[in-house]
Amino acid sequence: MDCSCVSDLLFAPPALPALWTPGFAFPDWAYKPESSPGSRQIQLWHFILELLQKEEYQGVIAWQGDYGEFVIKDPDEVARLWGIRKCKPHMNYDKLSRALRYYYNKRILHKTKGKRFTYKFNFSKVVLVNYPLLDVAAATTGSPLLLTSGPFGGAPGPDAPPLTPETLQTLFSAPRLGEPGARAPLFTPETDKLRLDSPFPFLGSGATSYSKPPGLLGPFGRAFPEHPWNFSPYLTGPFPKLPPPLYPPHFYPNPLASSLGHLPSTGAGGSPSTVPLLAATGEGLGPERPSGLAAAPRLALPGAGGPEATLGGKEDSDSELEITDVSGCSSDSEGDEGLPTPPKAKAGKGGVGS
DNA sequence: GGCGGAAACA
DNA sequence: TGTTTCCGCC
Repeated sequence: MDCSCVSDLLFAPPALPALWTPGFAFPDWAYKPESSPGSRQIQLWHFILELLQKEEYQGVIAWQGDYGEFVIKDPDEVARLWGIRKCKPHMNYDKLSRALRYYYNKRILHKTKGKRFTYKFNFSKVVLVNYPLLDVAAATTGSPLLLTSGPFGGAPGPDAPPLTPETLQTLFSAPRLGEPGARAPLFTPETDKLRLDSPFPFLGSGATSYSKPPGLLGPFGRAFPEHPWNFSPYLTGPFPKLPPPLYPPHFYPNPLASSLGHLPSTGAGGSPSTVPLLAATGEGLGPERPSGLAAAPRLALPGAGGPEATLGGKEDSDSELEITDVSGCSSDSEGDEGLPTPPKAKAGKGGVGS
């Protein structure tokens, strides 16, 4: 019954911070690949982001169009990868899409009508899920930034004050994470729950497209000021938390993996010198990353010069991510027939299948 | 293709 | 809780 996927094993909250970027201590939640504290496995949207971030999957799924909008170029492949990831050999796009549809209500995602296989992330939601502390911090500091309104407090505030890099910087710089005592409350189910059920004050209901400041729409490889966490769907920049946690270092032979360093310190052994979450990313850092983090842009956007215009080459394709087969699944559950998994995820397969 | 209900599962 | 699976409907 138990599926011991390779990934599952690898995802196990590493009891070895040592595995990670030396010098940085992450709070336990930072190691959790999943978004919600309650869940144990990687979540689909998390996985999607993961794929979107990997250049080798540009041909399968990629950012496109509006901010946060992505297109599943190869539904079957994405489903296959997801199936592998979850040890669900029979996974298919129909099922996967059902799971995606469940995100509509959660407002993590919504469908881009009229465009096949196109969905759109509500990043504010994603961020809240990943950074519950943001809200807590806001509440603590009295900052009105996040969740100033909502089902629990009033009408959704589409016009809520924008999250500014400064405010975020402040929040992240708060000594909370470095204080063991102060950390606990930040991750209580209650706290997170609240976050999850809240609206997206600074991005609106998510029912419509996010407004993009004119001028930001140009080159995709630019930072979006209004998204201080510096996660631009058009950038390869690491989502503060997502990238690394998803796959352990050996899954990410990519330098980026270690660039996750900008996560707060738990103080666990490390100096509470708490590396502010955005310390290294805070300001408009585009493709450029913190010094010392040599990493080539990894995510090119179709339209930004073509998906394949990505990086000069994918020599180091961190494809070690190797989402290729479920052989690692103990498969009693559904692992009937092993997957005819190709040796490797096809990188940039031709065009948009459909 | 896309949607959402319903039941089942871990 | 977060899917997974199945299914009828549009």
